[in-house]
Amino acid sequence: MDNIKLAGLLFPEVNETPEDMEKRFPPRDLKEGAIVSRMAPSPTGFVHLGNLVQGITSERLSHQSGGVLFLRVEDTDRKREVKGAVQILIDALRHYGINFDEGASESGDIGIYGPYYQSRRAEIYHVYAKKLVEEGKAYPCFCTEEELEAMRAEQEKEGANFGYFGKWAKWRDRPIEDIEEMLGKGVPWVLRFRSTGSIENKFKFTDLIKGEVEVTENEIDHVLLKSDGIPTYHFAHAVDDHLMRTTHVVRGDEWLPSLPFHLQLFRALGFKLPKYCHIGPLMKMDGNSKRKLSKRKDPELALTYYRAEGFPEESVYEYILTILNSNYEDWRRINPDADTDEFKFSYKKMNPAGSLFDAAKLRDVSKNVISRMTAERVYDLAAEWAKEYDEEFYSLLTADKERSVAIFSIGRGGNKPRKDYAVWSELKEYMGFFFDEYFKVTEAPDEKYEKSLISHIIEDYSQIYSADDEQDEWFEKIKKLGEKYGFAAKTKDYKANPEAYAGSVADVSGFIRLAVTGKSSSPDMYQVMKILGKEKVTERLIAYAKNL
RNA sequence: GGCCUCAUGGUCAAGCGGUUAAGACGUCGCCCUCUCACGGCGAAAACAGGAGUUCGAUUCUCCUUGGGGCUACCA
Repeated sequence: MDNIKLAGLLFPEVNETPEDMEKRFPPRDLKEGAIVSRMAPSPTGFVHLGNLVQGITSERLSHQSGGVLFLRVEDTDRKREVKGAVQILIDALRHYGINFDEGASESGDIGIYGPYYQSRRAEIYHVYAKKLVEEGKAYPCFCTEEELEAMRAEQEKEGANFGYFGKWAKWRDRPIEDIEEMLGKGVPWVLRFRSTGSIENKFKFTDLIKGEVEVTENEIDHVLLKSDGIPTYHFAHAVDDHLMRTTHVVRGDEWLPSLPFHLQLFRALGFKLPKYCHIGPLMKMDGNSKRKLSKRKDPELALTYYRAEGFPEESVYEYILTILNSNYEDWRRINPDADTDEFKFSYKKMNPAGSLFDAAKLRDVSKNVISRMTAERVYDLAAEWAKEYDEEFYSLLTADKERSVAIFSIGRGGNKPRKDYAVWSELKEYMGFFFDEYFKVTEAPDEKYEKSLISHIIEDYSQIYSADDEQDEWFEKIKKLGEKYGFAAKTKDYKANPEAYAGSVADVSGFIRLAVTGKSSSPDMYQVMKILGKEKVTERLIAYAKNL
């Protein structure tokens, strides 16, 4: 077989060489140990947790080492492409603090290693494709889809391994005349890799996360170039990550099975191998079994879900960090106010197995994250969320910023900050009573007390409440009021001797709380009433007493 | 079917040949307390099973079982 001739037949337009490519994309000038990593998503417009997990890992690894993070768009599957997807992705990741130094961007490509869209790199791939053909390492295949399906059916019937290899590889050793004939007729073809591997051979490979893995050589003649001349993921991965000088490939472990093929490709192309970090998948509980989170079945996989729920980006970021590096939580406890970037992220702390996504844990992380924020920041973020997802609440919230900030300040700061809400969408339930539009008495008072008694107490209280009281004074009044009706001023006294009292001061406060907030639980009543103001408090007390 | 991979409480996980097998979330109880939230204290809860190696295995090896993934001209 005249490989040089074949290569010329297949790629008449290619006149550059791999050497030219090496010159065009020189090695990066970076300090020792700097990691060059990338995100290489398909532009489907769907940004999910997996992207974020991979993105955070790549971002931390590269930026922490003084390296480079770039964005390469893997748009080799035209069927899946969605318009505007790249912008959606960049925006989404930016919210989570992932910024690219290089690659595809809203203002075009940044950096000298582009183009960063695979669909625009055809001529680069073809240089290497031609080289492989010249060296007898690749060949054209004219099989139709139907032929391939028939092959697969036959293999299943025979109990053979699946795939295009060995005797099944019809075009692997065809004479050049046959190929010329097909080419002359304009029959579409794909370029296949001529594998020399055997599944009899196993070898060991070290992945940075998985550790040492034993894999089997690849024996399948995988497709390198599709019939439209665009490469498959595998071929593009080898060429791009070599020419873009990637040092660390971070990706999901669903790629592990194709690793042998990738290693084979790098060797055939004469490329130096990057380091690999294969991340375990995010799973979820489905009935009694675990499974990988799926795009179609699980809305919580989409980043937009967390946005709509009102999780602060920091919360999701921190939660993922706790999954990725198990020592992150300990670090956070010791450094409650430090910037997450100060945490020393390491691939060594990453778990090789997939982990179950734990919504309860996310909530806990989020409550802590929010409790560390200032009231102003809570206000800003909550307003931002409400503006998009709850307009009515938004207008109420922003009508009096100072008042809203005061509400968010209740129980904030100090050693034991309140942790009432994990997401902005819970805010309305938590603080809705501050607004007449949402205020409603939803709970009935304890049945052991006569309604007339409660009514009297509330009425009395409406007479004595003063917004000018200090907290001590305020509480003294409630105690005194209670005592007048036979309630113990100290809950302890009541508990020690329940027969002697009508109830305790806690019950009295409970009546007031119900009247003022409509609920049996609320943040500190002294603060609440202060924010509501004397007029509103009195109005609610009187209305409550009247309607009982 | 073939190949790969993973295996400590319900979940996330420390551990890397000798430990009373951490911690966090969740659950439950008690305390604090004007309710709630916070916080404090405490409880229940785990090395999948079987062979080896070793004086000694959660830890190393193998097998079984179970989970997950891949097996496209998708990534």
